[in-house]
Amino acid sequence: MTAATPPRNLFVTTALPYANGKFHIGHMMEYIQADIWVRFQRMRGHNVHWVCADDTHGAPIMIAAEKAGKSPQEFVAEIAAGRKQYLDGFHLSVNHWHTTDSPENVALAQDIYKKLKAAGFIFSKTIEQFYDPVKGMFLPDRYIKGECPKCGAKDQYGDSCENCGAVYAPTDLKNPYSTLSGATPEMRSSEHFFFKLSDPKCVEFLRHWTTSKDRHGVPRLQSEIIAKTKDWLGEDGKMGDWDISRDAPYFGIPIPDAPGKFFYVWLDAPVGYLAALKSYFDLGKAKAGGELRSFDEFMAAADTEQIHFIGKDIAYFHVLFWPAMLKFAGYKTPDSVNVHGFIQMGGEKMSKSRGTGVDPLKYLELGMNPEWMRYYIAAKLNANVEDFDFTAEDFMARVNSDLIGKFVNIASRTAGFLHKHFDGKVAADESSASAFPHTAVGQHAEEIAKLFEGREFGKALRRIMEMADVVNGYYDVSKPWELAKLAAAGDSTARTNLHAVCSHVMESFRLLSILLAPVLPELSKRAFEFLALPPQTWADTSKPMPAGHAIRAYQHLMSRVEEKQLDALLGVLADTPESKKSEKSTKPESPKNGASSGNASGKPIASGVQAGAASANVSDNGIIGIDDFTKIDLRIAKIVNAEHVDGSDKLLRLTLDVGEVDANGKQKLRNVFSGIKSAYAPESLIGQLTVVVANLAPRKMKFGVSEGMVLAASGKADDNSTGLFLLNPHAGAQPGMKVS
RNA sequence: GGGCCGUUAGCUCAGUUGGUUAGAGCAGAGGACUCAUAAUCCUUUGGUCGUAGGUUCAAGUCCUACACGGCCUACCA
Repeated sequence: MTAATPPRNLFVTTALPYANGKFHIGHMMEYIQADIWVRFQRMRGHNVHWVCADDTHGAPIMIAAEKAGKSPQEFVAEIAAGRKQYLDGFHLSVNHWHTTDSPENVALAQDIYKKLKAAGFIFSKTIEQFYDPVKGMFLPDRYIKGECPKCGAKDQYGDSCENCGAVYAPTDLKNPYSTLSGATPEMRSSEHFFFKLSDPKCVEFLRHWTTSKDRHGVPRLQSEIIAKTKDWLGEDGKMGDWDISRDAPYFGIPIPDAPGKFFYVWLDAPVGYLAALKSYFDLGKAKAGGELRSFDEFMAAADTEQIHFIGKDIAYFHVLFWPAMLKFAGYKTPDSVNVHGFIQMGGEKMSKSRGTGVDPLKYLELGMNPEWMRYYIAAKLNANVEDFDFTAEDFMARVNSDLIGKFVNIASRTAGFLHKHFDGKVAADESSASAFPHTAVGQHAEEIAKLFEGREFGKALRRIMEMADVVNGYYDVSKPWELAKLAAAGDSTARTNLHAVCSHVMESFRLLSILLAPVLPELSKRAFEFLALPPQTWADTSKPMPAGHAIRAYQHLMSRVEEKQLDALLGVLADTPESKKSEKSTKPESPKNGASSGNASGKPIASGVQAGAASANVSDNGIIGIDDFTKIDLRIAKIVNAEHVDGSDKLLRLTLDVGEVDANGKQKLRNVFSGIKSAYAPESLIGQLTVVVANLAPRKMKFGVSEGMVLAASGKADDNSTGLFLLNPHAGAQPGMKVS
């Protein structure tokens, strides 16, 4: 508040959503978080310029557009046209929505690149990549499929096999094909441009930037993110350089003086923040809002604060690449980056492909109140990088009991008396305000402000609802309904008291409406209309309503959430476990995205399979039943080959005969890695028998897939200093025999 | 494997630099009231604070293991 404090000039952004699909609840939660913060700042008298844009470039969009029979420009334009209903629907007060496929973005991205190049941060290198001869383009790995080199499973992606878990490079695939054309890709080399993130100057800058504080003395990054950056930047030489170019055809921004080369989408995407702001200025929207400076002047001003809201999946780009790009191109670096977690459903990641989730458009179409969602999300948010659960029961309980039962009820139960007995006017005589509540509420305004400022929305709402409890309690002990009866019988003292009580309560309602306004803009707006007051700002928390002020007739301000609405919202989205493949498709060429969905970083479920199941039945004392033991398939294995693994200090590659045959009756051997190099020379093992865990989930390792585990004894776990001894069955055992 | 984060009443969560009988909201139980869209108010049930140790006069709060969940990372199978 504080009239003494000069207004801040805030340039606020939310992550640019990738323009290949509709918004989901994860987007909305980020926008709601930012919107609450932005509205709060505006209520405090600060100048806020919140911009966002569609992130339009990259291979996925180019390909999706082609599939849809459209040009990329047409494709993203259609996506863009669908944004407004979400933004308006959830009362998001973004000042300007732009696109990265814009002249501003081209100019800014190229300018940043040129300056980086001039400063010596760009170099080029020739790399080899798969090329689709039919489509005439280089293929990102995600568009290459083939047969697993280990198990022969068909239609596997180029990084790992969903069937056996093998890990390999796209070049290892048998019979690789382009998912775009079906053609067999060929290796071709091409020159790529790199941003030299490994430059000591860059690493040094980032180490400082990530750990320093903003102008208000607040760390510019949250502690969780700082810890991450320490990991990323911790060791010298750990930062890899960043490949920022792609070859034509590519839907993107051309690299200056490099025909046929385009910026990788992740380079121009964050530049889109600046492009959106520039467009906002150039269109006169900033001026209409009272900002008379030009874009360049605004960005050059020392007091301009640049604040980003993003999800945790794209922190890497925003706290490393982005500030480094800006810094060494001579641009202003961000003041802070606010990172949030994801919304989950019952502890699971929200995933449209998995059939869980709340579709925001459907929410609106069902006629559900957007402010319910705003309130619920706000109540769950804090300043940490934490995920939270969305549950229908919780949603309904919070909204109904807090908003209707507590808050709206205050106005609803009081208005009647004021109109019936006092022509809708609040008491003229403030001095009769003997006991409490509005002063109590007003005194907390600064405390609430601090919580909003620090994005501790959940705490803020908890405090506000405590106040609402106090007001309702005051109302109850004051018993205005009894005073009203006495007043009607001619008791003038009772009448005065009734007026005072109702006036205080109504004043409290006004104050609560102000405190809730960042979260509930429409409800507060209607509350102020009901109170016949102009839109209130934070400063109005320290000024009471005018004495004798007349309010309007009460009209119900908000209805309750009904169970059937939630059923309708969630019901159709039945849980379909068919998720692995589509989950995969959300794993982009790189951590692309926008407002961080919650599934953008989703891993294929297969890779984590081995962890859970077995331990489920282990009782508290560590004793297992025979059933647990028989789950483990131990077999005699013959080591038919053993060899050193190139580049490994500990591993030997064993080829085992476990008595298995394939469909054609041919002997099938297993590949198992074992960390026994320190104790055995490979040639000494060949021909030996040992015991292998045959049904252990295949494990992908750097050197390939291990399809089992040989058993060995050692002094302690992880300590081979006392020797390592491979199990060896007595003579007579045959490969494939079960050990039990 | 390493690292980081989380694990507190049925549910969602608070618990400051370790300090009196661990809190709130919702749900449950009992009562009150009737102004309000059965909303509100009072009282109340319920937790060995993930497990096991340790440090301390004192630990949800510090330390060490372990379990479970999540994320990052990886020559563990």
